[in-house]
Amino acid sequence: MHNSFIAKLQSFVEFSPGEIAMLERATAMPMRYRPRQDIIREGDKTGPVFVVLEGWACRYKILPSGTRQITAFLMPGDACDLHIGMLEEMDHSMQALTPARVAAIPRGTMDRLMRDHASVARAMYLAQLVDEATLRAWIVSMGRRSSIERVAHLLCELYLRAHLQGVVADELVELPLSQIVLADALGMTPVHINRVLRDLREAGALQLSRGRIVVADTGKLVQIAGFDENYLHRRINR
Amino acid sequence: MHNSFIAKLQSFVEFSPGEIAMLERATAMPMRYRPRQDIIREGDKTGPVFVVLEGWACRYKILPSGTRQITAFLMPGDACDLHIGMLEEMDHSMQALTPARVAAIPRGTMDRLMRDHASVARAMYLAQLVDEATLRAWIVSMGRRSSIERVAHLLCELYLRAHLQGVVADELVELPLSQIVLADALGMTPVHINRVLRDLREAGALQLSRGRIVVADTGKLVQIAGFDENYLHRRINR
DNA sequence: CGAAGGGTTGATCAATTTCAATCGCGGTGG
DNA sequence: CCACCGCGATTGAAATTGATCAACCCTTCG
Repeated sequence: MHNSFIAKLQSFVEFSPGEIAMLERATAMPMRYRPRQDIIREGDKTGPVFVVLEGWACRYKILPSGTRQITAFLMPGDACDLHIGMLEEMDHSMQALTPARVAAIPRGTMDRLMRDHASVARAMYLAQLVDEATLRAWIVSMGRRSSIERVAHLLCELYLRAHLQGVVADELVELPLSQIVLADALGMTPVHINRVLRDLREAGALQLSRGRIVVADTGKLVQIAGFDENYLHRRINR
Repeated sequence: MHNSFIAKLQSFVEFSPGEIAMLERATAMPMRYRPRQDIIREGDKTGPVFVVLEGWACRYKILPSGTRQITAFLMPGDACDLHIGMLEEMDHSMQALTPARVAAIPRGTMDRLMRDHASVARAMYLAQLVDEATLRAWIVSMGRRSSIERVAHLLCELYLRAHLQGVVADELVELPLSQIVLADALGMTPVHINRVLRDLREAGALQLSRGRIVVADTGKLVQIAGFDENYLHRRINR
């Protein structure tokens, strides 16, 4: 069985067969989630480190007004905060976007893995650095890009991440995003997202179907977004 | 001499006198920076961990169009990414906003400190969790809050952080923010920031002077922003 | 068949940006 | 001491972006 978590970490470091076996054991019993099902909610006690093995998920926060803001997408291989267990409770929620399998690695197991295996610790820290760079890139997008640039930039990011993590074997890159999810991620209304997507479709940059977006012309998207891929697969020291 | 970095970490954990001495030695020779002077630039080779001891600084990114987006404010005690040294080069810049003193802790020194002293490591990880929560809160603000709510929310955040870090001994809380810096942080134009600040001043929430904002009525700001302070001083496990 | 959850479209409204001037403090050099 | 300069602050008017409101459609699924 392919393990997307181990595959992702191995793009950062080399593991020994023993380490791979331990990581496999730690992610051996994932839970299944349906689309729109919460994995953990704001205010819940923190516990294990969650790792998405299959499917997509997101982090989000609900405002008093009832509107939602998505702050991150997680695809196979991605994990929630490493040290989240140091805090008493969650300050945001996580939810599945597609049918998903998510492993819950107990805090003690994760601590032990990282303490005894420097390569595991190093890989986790690198993953976290990329996650933080991604948060910063989102802030830049929301602050200084027009709506069409924002949409294009997010699609570039997700397309590239999907590629880097080997989620997509072939050329076809289908992102499982409804227009409503896109609106919640980009701080726009579904109506306006719809019109921006129409423009992008008419420009030949993508194809649309219910609940999915197919990236058709990455060059065009990159150009519209002013996308600089550097922050996602940054060169590593030593 | 008061060391704001040690003071901040001590709000998370207890240190032994020996640990305090080591941290003091590590931050003993800070560099001075003038307002608008860069501490490190996007593209520079990564090196030491920077710690702001006095004054304010920010992280920012310049877009191809020349506009700037600030992604974080650093006040005395705050540090840049712990593991940044694992990457070859910076993906964003840092710059002083006021006259500042910034210590550069060599990567090896920091690694040793954290490996040999679990309490230092724990404090640094907690600080990083709060930083990440702050990034998420910014995304929520930029995505789903109106301009006056955004401004009020940021001022609440900075006011509370200044208090938590003991930057402000007395009631007076003067934030060293020009309207241009505020605009770059919130993704708005200086013109619009100016009008929003006028409204807030007329509501009695704050006072303005060139390059500074004095918070006058926190209750009013909190109410306008819908501010939930939980993410900044979250309860810690164990 | 009915209901739910997207998606699509048009018309109108409101929030922000853009453009263009002007003001004024504070530091600098003559 | 005074004139000048640079940067930030302020104001008004016009232009633009994106939100809001209101239907309506379509597909899926029980």
